[in-house]
Amino acid sequence: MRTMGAIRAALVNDYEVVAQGLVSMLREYRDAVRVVEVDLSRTVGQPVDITLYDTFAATQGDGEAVRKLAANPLAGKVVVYSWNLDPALVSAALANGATAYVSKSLPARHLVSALQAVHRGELRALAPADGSGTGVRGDWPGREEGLTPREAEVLALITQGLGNAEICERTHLSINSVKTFIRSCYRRIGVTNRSQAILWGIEHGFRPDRARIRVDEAGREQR
Amino acid sequence: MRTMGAIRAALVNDYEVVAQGLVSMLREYRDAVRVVEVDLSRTVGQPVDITLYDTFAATQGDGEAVRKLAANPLAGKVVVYSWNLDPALVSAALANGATAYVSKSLPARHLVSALQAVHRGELRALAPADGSGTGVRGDWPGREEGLTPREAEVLALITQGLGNAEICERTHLSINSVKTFIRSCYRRIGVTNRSQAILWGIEHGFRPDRARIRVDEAGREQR
DNA sequence: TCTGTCTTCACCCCAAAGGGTGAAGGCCGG
DNA sequence: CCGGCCTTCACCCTTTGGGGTGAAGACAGA
Repeated sequence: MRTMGAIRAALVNDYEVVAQGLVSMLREYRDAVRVVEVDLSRTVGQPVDITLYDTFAATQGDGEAVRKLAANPLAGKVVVYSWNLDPALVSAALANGATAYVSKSLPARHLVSALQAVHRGELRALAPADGSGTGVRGDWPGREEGLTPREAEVLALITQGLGNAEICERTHLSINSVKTFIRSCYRRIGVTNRSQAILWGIEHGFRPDRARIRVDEAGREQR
Repeated sequence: MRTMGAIRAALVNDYEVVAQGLVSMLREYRDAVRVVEVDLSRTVGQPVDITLYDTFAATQGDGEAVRKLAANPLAGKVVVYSWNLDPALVSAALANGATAYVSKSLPARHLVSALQAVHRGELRALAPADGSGTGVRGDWPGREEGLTPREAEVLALITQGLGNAEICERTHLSINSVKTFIRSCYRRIGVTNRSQAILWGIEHGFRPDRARIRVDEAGREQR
């Protein structure tokens, strides 16, 4: 098992909550996995074995980000680390060069073994799909409300707090297209401005922070 | 029971990030408080003196969850451990059988003394009522971040998704004053626009969000 | 094939938000 | 008493967001 030293891992472009939690979770597994870098930008600055990256449920635009990361020799194997286990997102990520796709709902030790499996080249696709009813919902946020992929994507970015200019940078759309998608999106979800859209997004499971996954086998409803 | 030994505490239904943080914070106080269980479900599995539980400001059945915990003899005293110190949430929790309500923003040693006070039966309501040594936790969310009452008020309204005009209706301020407060508020919390302010507000316990039952079929605003 | 939906973008317009400055009165503490 | 902070408001200006229209290509299904 320990024939090789600790796996060197980086976390790229994630929220501080997640960053802190990851570091803390993996601290006790430091012989197995060491988080050597936590980066708010989208690149890594030093050679690592595995780079964890969250696509944040975006459909197209992030494909490129994954591709770039995968092409970066410093980044090692790119593992998408996300709350959203939608098959379409998974395959999109893998198609774009991600080595594996791991759920953020994993507890520390499962995360560690998933990362080890990835590092050994044994795991190529999905990490343990947690059997507990929550994560799996076949559709991804917004789709059942009739949002098109693009609309959902811009809404996700809005829900991150980005302005239109930033959105059009990330998506490589023109500012006009961004506005168009935002408008049609507002009509679909029935809001009239950005603030309400953000709240809608949070209520509907965009923005992967807390309140998203609540394990309870007791048979509660839960989204 | 073990009035002499360490208080036995459990943390129920929180994310591993928080769980890790709590355990790590209390490690150095293990003579006073021992976290004997961290449970992802909503129950405890062994007798403890205090059960920490986060309502996650939440959506619906919290009241019930708290009641159930409080009714569980294994759980001991139920202490709601939350970011959100909204008075309505506090009193709801207490009405449902919680023994106390403690802020997640407490540093380790204050958390420890709060838990000790609870365990001795001295603390029945809020955690540090800002008299005891440290002023963590104020009357309203955001006070500790240096927001003035008015700033906090407008921020709360922003976090509800209101526009400036609506805010000045509710507050009986002129539109100019509203803008002034918003600007100074932005400076204080370090954001540059409304979207980020909303996210900040949500992260910091504004938006009590009570009774927001998500109705999927109706779809529209219910509020 | 034709129709509808999705995607992309452009141009125009107006309302809203963001931001600076100045100023007045109130209250508190040194 | 004075300096500092909070509160309130006004006037200014620039940027952003929201909304309407039109249009083109891509792709799906009837």
